[in-house]
Amino acid sequence: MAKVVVCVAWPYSNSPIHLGHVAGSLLPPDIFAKYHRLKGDEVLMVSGSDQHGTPVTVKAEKENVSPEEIAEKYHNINSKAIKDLHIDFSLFTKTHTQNHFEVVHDVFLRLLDNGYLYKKETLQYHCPRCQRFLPDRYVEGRCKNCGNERARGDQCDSCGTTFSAGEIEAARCTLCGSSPELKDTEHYFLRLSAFQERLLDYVRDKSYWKANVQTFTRNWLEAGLADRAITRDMTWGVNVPLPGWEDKVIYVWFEAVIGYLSASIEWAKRSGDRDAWIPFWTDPEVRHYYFLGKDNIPFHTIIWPAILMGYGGLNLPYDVPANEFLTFKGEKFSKSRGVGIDIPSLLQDYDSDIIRYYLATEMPENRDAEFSWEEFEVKINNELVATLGNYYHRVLSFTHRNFGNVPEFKSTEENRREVTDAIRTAMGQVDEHLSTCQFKKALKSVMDLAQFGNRYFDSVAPWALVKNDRDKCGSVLNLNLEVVKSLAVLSYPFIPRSAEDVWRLLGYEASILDKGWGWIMTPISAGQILQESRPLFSRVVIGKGDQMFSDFEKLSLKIGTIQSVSDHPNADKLLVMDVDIGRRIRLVAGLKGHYLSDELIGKKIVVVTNLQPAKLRGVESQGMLLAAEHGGKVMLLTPAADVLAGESVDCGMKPSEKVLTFPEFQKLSMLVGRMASQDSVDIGRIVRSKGPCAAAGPGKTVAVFLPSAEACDALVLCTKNGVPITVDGDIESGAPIR
RNA sequence: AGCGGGGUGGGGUAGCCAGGAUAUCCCGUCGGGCUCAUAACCCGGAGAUCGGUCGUUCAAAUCGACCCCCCGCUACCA
Repeated sequence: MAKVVVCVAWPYSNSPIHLGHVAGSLLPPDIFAKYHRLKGDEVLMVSGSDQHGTPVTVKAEKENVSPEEIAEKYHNINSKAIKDLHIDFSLFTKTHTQNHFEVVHDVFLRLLDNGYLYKKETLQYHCPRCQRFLPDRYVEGRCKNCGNERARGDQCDSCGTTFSAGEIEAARCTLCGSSPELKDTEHYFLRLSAFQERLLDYVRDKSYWKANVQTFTRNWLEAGLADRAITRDMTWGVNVPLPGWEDKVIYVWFEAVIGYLSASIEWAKRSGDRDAWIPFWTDPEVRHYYFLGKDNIPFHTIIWPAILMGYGGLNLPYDVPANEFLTFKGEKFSKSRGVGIDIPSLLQDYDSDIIRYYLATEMPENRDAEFSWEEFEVKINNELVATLGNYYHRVLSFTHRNFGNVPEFKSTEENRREVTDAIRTAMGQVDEHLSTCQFKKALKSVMDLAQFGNRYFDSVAPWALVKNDRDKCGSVLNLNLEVVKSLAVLSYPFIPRSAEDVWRLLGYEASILDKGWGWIMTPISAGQILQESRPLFSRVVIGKGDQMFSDFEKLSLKIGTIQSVSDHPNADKLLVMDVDIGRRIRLVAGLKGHYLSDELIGKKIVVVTNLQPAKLRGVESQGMLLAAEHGGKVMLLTPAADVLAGESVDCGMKPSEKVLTFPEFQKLSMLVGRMASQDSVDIGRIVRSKGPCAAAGPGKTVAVFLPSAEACDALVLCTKNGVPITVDGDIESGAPIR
């Protein structure tokens, strides 16, 4: 019996976990841990909520509650979601505990004693209005190198220049907008440079790491390691255990990774044996696996190993099987940007096994993977329900109805071999793939066995045998039950709920874990009473917004009147204008060179009002005006008749006020069309015209919405009162609008 | 434009790092079988010169060079 340590990246405690977390860092370790438990290994699997850091305090201020309340709220929500997904940690704790503080202090002081920490004075931005020191990501300013207005405090994303504090020009606090001042402050630094050689040594024999992890780590090491500050001027976090440092805390990146150790220690205390963690962390034979997303790689392959080396005597990570990202509609799941599907609400609609199965088949093991509801529906209904669920159900219900218990096997060993060979093969494949963290392949091998089962069941046709050869029928059912039993064990790491259910239907009383991996090949006892079968999974039906132009409702378009125009202070092509859309908003648009300021004032235009505001070279644009573009010409869209500012351009539909991100907006296609007849429009090709203004009059130029590139119906844009939208000049049919 | 990830039968994918003989699986499609089972299961067919060109090699989806296209992040795209 071996010991295994499974460490899981700590989800940040300022929002609910989403599908990206589960597919990327939570589900793989759980599958891995369940597999090891089945094999009888002793697994220590720990993680928790990362509760400290500036984002928590900022969110707390916004909601006008204490940081503790935010940190606790999401810790509770996420702990429950993890439990409901049947992800079984030895301990899922949090960083705001006395135990964690003590362990962090111990590590800090030990590193200090060993000479790996040192004090250094630095300059740091301090915001007088917010009364706090500002982390680099909360400072923006002009890059002295390329002039980019939105350079961050430590780096310009535009040209890549890095700065030390004070080097960016016209700095401002991104929280309140005021100008921060520079103050002297003293911090502890981790002497990362001292570990360069030892880390290179450590990485040298890790040829079994995933390619992306190896590449990333080597690149970091080759670039040379810089010492990093490990304290911050803040109050929310783990205090520095030294006199005179009361107004500083230990930086989250240093403190949170220590959670793996502190959680192990806390687990031991709770288990009643305070020292139970020690063999897991000091016996060099015990392998430590760290599961995380690709953005977390250097912290676990460089910084955490360096801390462990500096502390001494503890095991280093054995493998770090980092995953890529799960994307949704082409974008990365991200809680800060609101892209994503959170687990607590998903669990209200779907069984945990269904979520686990889908995510296990779409795991971003080697490349980004895309989540889609259509794919979800297809995979669940055609694979999980139709292949595995149906096989379970047809075997169990047929046997239960005709025999009531496990029938005796009375046939020849040769007949048995066909089935046991298939089981043995599947077992070998699953074993090999799971032990090397290839989860998608392992699941495929499980499903192959289910398919074998269906094929076998068909080939022996028990429904025919039952009528004239009851002994033979019993024998083949016995073998089918062997396959069902094996499937229950083999699928348990992936879909534990249904596996346990099948186990009970088979008449076992103890759980699968009590029996373990060995029971795959242990024959099922004849005479064992079967429970009455019921389907193990239900089909899912995803509601589809199948109205042809439903995507148009994502857009909130309004008529606006341009009231004033000025040049953008920092851009050649951009104009800044104030526009009345019933209220007054500011737009930034690249119209310079196409329109003169004087022509624009008073003009009626069409504005997207629910677009996420964005800063364009330092000036915020609160919407976007629509214009047609072709061959270097840019023409504004405008109503065909005079319309009041603020009137909705909705074609009689109900537009959503939900904020639209720019990428989402870009997926929507609008074009210039010329009316070809009463019910058709030329957009470079002829399509049917639809909507209240479908018959705008032959020859008229109109703006149309096209639901997809190949669509043969186009929606003619018009206002609530039926005034069509046209173009402010002559432009090619089919010209794109943006 | 910079950085990153891709282009494999109608759609979605595996294989690519460690080159090898009929290129995987799911859906769809066509035909057949079965009727125990959640319109589920099983068998068979059609359909891809693996983005393009050139090269390395006895042998390239797989290695190298150049080009084209798509997506994401970033950006004087709004």
